[in-house]
Amino acid sequence: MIDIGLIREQPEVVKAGLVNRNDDPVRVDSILELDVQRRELLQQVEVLRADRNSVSKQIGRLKDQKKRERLIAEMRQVGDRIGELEIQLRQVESSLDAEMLALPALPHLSVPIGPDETHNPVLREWGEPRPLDFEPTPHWDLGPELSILDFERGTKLSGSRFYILRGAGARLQRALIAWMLDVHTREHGYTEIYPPFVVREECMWGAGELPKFADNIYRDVEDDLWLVPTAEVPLTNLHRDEILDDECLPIKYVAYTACFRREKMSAGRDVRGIKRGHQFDKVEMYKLTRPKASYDELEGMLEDALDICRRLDIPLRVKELCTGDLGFHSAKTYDIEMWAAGCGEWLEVSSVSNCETFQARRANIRYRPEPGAKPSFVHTLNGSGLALPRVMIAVLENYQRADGCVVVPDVLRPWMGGIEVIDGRAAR
RNA sequence: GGAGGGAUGGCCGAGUGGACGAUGGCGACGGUCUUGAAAACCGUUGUGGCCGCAAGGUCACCGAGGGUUCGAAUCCCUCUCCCUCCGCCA
Repeated sequence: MIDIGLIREQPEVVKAGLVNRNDDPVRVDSILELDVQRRELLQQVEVLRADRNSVSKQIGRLKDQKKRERLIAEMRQVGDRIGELEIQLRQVESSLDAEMLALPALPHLSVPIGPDETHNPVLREWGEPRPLDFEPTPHWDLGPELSILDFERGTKLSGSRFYILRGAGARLQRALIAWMLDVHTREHGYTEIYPPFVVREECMWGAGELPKFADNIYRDVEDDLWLVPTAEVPLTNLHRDEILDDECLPIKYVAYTACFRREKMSAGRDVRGIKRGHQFDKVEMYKLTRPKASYDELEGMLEDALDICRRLDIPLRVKELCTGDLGFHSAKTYDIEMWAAGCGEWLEVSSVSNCETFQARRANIRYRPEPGAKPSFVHTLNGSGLALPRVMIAVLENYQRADGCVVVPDVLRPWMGGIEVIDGRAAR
């Protein structure tokens, strides 16, 4: 959510931000109009309520029956009028809320302006594709050949875009999760969280998934529970409606969860392999910070994600999202892409974002800058650290050998139970 | 799943229609006293909206949302959460 005060005072700034996002700036005008209406109605209602409050107190003390009845009759009329105005006020407020909740975060001034993903500048590159003296196989062939990946049976159980990991494949994923959690908790200072994988609707609003991405989220209608599309959702809501102590900031969390997405908006895209499934695993980093520190913390989080990539020794590049490609709730985002030799693609394995106060306002997460000071909103940041299926793809495709086997990267060996090479046998 | 009991300020806890934004206690903060500290005493101690340059005024909030009433923490309805007992169960 954007500060209504900012919209009132500097509507042109907000409009410029929306234009850069390819969004419609006219929405700002309708918000301003509703805001004026709201305040007018509010003032009318409050004057009447103040009157009724004081007269009602008098009535309680009055002995004179006649006067009493006269005042009660008067106040009944005042009450009716209040009721009418309150109905109007509620309508205006709910329209205003809906407009406010539909507004994306404003891009940070440092974000490059551009229309779409083709304008995302590459900021950094690291590593060289390792020289292969054979034609590399994409993971959708390599996995089934090694019997560690099974698409047919995944589809049999759950439909398209589901798959099964088997034997060393399943173990490789589990090793990646355990290893990444260990690095982030032991070396990068994050606290591990194991959250629920289903949450209430209000959590989806708080994290900014609703209203925009309703189509993309699985939901249990009977109990009104929503399957998390990312651990960012429960992590954002951990401190919903809280006022945090200044000393406990920044808070750094890391959580492993499965993630569930309908992928309706991406129907037909990336249908091959495990790049984009309805269910995938992810290790997610999350920070709540003081506003002044958030951009330093963003750089730190990017480094934490890059550290994982470098230790896997897979070529990568960092892009910054331009204004036109920025996510709904983010003010600034870096994407990390890993090279996948088999499918010959750069894969987005991490997206690191500063949401500033966007989620904090929605979820009402504040801190007290000094003892006795008024609470103000924290900044929230999130970043994949990393998204599993894509790291799996990169590992399988970059570490494959001419004989069709896959060498387990050194850093993962302690978690692989002695498996150094994934071959046909390791699948069992 | 069945039966019952709850939810009040940072915490404990009183309050069943009118002077209650809420008695009291604890904690925290400030002060008096003291060489210093403790004790004792005095005072302060929630969040948000709106109007205002400000001082200040006003409205809302007693788990959430509706309703009754001139007036609701208090009465009615719905929901959520917690506790106890029984059943079931990884």
